Amino acid sequence: MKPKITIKIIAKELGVSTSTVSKALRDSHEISIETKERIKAYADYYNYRPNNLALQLRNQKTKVIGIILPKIVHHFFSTVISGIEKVANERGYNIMVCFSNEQQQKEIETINVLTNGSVDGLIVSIAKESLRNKELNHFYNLIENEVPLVLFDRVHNSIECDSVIVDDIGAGYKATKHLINIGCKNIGIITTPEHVTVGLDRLQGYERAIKETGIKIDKNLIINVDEDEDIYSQIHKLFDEKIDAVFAVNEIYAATAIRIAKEKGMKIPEELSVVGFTDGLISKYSSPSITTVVQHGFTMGEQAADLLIDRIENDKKERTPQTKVISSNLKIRESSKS
Amino acid sequence: MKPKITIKIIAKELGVSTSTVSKALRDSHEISIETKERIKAYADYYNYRPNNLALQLRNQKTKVIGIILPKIVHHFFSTVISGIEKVANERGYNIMVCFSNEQQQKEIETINVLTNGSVDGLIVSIAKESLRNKELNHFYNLIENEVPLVLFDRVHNSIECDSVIVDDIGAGYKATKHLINIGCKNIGIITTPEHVTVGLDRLQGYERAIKETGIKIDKNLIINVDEDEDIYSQIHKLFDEKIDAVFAVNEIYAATAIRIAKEKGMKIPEELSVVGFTDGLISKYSSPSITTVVQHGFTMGEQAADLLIDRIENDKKERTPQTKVISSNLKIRESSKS
DNA sequence: TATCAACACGAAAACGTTTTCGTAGCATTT
DNA sequence: AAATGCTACGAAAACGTTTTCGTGTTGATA
Repeated sequence: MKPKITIKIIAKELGVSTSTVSKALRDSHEISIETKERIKAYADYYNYRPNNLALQLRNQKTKVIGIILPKIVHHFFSTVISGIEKVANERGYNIMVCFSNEQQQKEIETINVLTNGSVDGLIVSIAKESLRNKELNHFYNLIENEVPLVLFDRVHNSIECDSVIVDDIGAGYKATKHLINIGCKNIGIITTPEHVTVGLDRLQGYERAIKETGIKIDKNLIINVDEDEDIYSQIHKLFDEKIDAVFAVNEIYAATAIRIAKEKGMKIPEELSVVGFTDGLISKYSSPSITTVVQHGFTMGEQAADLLIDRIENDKKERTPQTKVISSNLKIRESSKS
Repeated sequence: MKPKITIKIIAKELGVSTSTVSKALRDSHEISIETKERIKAYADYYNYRPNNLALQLRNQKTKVIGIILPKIVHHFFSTVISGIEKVANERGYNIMVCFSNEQQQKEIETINVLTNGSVDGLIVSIAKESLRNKELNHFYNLIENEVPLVLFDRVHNSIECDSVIVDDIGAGYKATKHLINIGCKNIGIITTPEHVTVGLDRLQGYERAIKETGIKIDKNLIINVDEDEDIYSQIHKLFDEKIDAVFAVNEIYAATAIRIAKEKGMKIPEELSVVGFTDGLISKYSSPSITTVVQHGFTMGEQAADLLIDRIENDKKERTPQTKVISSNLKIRESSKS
């Protein structure tokens, strides 16, 4: 990399002080018109641009927000990034993206690196391992040190910070209600293990909707998928039961259920209705296309970024932590009869 | 954000100089054992971590690599990021991700911001608009200023830098050849407009494979999809022709073709074989699952990161620009009979 | 006793900015 | 003629590090 031109160099070349150059470039009234012209012309000619690092050190702010995600190859997370980036950009910030790969250790290290001056604040979705272990000290430390922090989607209420979440209970309720409304009686649910709160919440919504109909919850219709094992065979078990509908808490489970149903010769949606979660490409382009709870990842990203930047820029007045609940809605497609 | 503890503070509190503290923490032999112990204990207790910005300014390097992509909500690009991040991380770098949104102006601005000290080098996939306008001065400037740069996927040979590309011609050939081998005679191709080089290359591979069989290219079997128009109806026209196979240059075109075939009552793969491109979730989870050219985005990311970091760290010895061609391979699934 | 080396530490510069304060020179007012 | 004000600029500190060079003290050696 070629050395870039600096204020110092300009100052030396033009026989003035760095203060004069700095002021001239910022169009200070303290500097005479002629001197300003001379300096600006020189700076322009050599395409001077102030060095970010120096500014950041001087101003004690980086105008960068750090994002830590469990993974990125995932429609929802990349959508959220997109939303964050949009707002960040509009408000003059850049983003630095890191991944925990669902591992607690990497989450801790990443937080450490980023908070040593590289960023002004963090937006995080917590790694599964941290949630499972309930080892959240690294987050408590952030709060302790008053690092601006926004959690989204995977949150924990023991961490006192702004957060953006989906109304997962409501979403589970809506999805199940839709199935009930179109006449389904035996609705299976494919969800996550219990320590993943989003899965748990969606299950709660499901149970509420079922109970409202007066039917008792049938434990056999609830599948908790362990992602370390084979997904296909776990979901397959659900088809041993008599079911006419499936609510899956993500796209992949929904697609897998559809595959199994087809293999069993069940017609969709005539014999089996399916509702998924996350409006990704699978739901849209598979055939039949899948009715799905749309999660508004982009909006979540936008809101998270706004919360964070507000927090960063209003360091003075302590605002109590705020939680934004993004309500989701159902996009009805071919996989659930209407 | 609480003020963090600095070397200065430690020095003042312990009544020594900053040099002593710095040396002690780096375990210099110049400092007596007792003093070192004392300083380390203090630093440890207050959880001292050196400030990144200061280090970056001092060392004149950031250990950050900038990534500029046309968009992120796209399986291929997020996979590439993942690969870059892996290598970057292993080699002690962080990544700063920005998007051009396919717009030349934003590409230029982003490059400007990032190269003013924020990053040690750039990995870029060029925005469509820049390619279409052939306005690449911002890249020539980077080369001029010897900014370490690696282009991937969307490249241009007038820019003299390292690059990582897919062997699109070979991939198109392989895909078509596979269809020929399983007995297909009338193979349609759904590709992009001609200014998108990847689509053009894949078409070339297709044509080569067809010509090898002695069959003449039938222009009616070539669909150039204009993304500004309705994709479905454009692809639908292909089905007016007599076809027994389709090669689509991306997942979405492939899924759309399958949908149309199903609507027309064609059995897959018995009456129509389909091959897609990009091994994303759609191909894997739709039913039938789609035979596809896997693009190895992760590998591309890894290679790009390695090239860039090599370039950054060997600033001395000028290496001539290198191009890595990542060969793709076919993953055969249900949509093409075997 | 004078010389020298080793030890243990500090001062200062450097990275590139911005900003506060000081001041020399000149013009205006009383 | 003295006091005041303005213009136009420079010096220096600050942000947090690292590193080079210098130096005072001690102990050993000649």
